[in-house]
Amino acid sequence: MRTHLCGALRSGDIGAAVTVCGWVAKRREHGEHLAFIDLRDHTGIVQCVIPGTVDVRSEYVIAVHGVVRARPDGTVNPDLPTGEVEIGDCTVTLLNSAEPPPFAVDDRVEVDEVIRLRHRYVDLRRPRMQANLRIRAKVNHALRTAMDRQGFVEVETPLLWAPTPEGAREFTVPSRLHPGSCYVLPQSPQLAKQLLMVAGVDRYYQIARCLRDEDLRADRQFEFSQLDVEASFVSQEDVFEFVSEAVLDAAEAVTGDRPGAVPRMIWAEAIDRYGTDKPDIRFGMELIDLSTVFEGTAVKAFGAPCVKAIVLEGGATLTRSKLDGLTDRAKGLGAKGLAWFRVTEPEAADGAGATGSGLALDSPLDRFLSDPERSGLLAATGAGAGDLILVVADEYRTACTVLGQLRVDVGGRPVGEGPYCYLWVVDFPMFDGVDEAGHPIAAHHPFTMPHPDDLDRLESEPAAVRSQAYDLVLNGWELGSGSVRIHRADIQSRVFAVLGVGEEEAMSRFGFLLGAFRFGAPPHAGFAVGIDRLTAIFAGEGSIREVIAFPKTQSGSDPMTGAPKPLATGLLGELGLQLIPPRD
RNA sequence: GGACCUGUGGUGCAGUUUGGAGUGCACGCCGGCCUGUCAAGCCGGAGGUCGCGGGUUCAAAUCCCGUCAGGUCCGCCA
Repeated sequence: MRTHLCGALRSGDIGAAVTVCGWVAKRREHGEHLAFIDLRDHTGIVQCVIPGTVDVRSEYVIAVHGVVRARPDGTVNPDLPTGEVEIGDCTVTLLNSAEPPPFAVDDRVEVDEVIRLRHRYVDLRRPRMQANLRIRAKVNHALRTAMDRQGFVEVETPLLWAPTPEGAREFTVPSRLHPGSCYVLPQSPQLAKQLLMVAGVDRYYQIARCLRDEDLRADRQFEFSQLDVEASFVSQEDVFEFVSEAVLDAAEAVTGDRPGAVPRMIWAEAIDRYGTDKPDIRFGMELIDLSTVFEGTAVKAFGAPCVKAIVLEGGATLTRSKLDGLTDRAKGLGAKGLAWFRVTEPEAADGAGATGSGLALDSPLDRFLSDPERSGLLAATGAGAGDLILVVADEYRTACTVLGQLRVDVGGRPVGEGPYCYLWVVDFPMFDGVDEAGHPIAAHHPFTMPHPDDLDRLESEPAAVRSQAYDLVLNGWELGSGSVRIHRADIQSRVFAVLGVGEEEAMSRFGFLLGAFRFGAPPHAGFAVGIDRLTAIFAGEGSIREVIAFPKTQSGSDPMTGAPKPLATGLLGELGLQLIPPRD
């Protein structure tokens, strides 16, 4: 039907008789003797010249036949990749007419997202969305190729799985053949891939769809895709190698540049320096410890186990209302408050306290500080005139995480801004917090192998036990996580015991897995990479919805299909279900 | 479960603080003109439940209460 793609025509094609197909992006008529049509397909736009009139409207689907020629002097369009040429003496074949689109198929207008989603097929015609879909395809292809090259076998695992109550809420699928019983959709193929290791697959991967019935966010949808990986007879080091290879390949496939080797940071250091387990190491603004500066301070607000700060260069210009907003944010994140200090030249700040360093502090708290505290604060932070110091005093963990979040809020780089800084975060704690019964809660999942050096402290000092769990981080986004798994029944029993999971409960929840492990489970380890997030970062998009063809809104609905919808009562009966009217 | 922000012709906005006739801008749409435009230009025209409901008021897009939808975030996401 066509001989060329619209966006591919160049001066090298001059003289060629071509037929191109696509949608009318723009029509410009100049009377009865001349008209222009900008024709768009997924590759771009080319100008077609019609020697007469033409009866087409925006988004009509047409085929255009003509001869490629150089544009006349002075009419070259440098904004268009095809701008040096045009298709001349065109004849137009109408393939389909179209109603005016609900919004312009144009990257230059920001259209309300609900309207975009309601007419997603129109939205996806926009060059930006076409590019995003194709970036995603490139990422998938690069990941598949890398895993295949490294000897991994792609195996598909079931979507209809058994309920294994764990962390995330699962989507439930009622069974017609077994009324009253249900399948669930897997929150990840975690158990299936471990079974494949027992099955001797040795190296498994899959681009797996995962489903979690949890609240949505810019970086979270009900359904998302993972590069899911598991390998036998491997260490954590081997996993890093496999996965690094794949994600570096993906970066190279999309950007043309291959980032350097992926550095590592131990979890405790990430918390201490960046206040998060997913540090964005594209920029500094690291957390500064002020605990010694304010040891024994008379300032009530700083009487806490930990006092930490970040410095925003040039931040002294932030308005009072902006600072109040940051204080609210800090409180919302769990801090008792937020102290701020504008660093100024002494004459600039009326009544500001002297520091002996040629600088002054402008802050409601300044008058409560002693001189040594003022100079200590400036010396420790290294702040200069015009900078802003933000201080949180609290329990260690709270002070770190609150400042870690403020660091990103106030100093964060745009999502697409290079370079691509991958980071392995290692030595996660085995447990994080305790449940109502006082049992530690697994930080990763209960099949995670404890760190060998900490194994003897599992029962005596669980909070101090590190695990062989690790995360991959890219520019402040958690891309995925994995671990070395427990393959020995004795260690698994000890972990379950610490978690407060009894023998009986373990068998009822994971019996099929534990059963399988009795038949020769190899040591194994694995990982999963979030493909939606990886693609969003490469595409420079702050929301994964922009790299998903048909995403849901934050409340989990689809403006195009109307899902979710009430089920016909007949169908309910067939499934042995009955609706309970909502309370109130 | 909670906090904040948004909702005005098809699209994007202004108008809301300080109540006074659906007033305005840009794009799009419809008709006409136009032989080198390219986000074409010129002339004319159509198009509105100011998200929805209630309240205050002589009078509500504007103030108050509620509600719905969307977004960002907290909780949640082993």
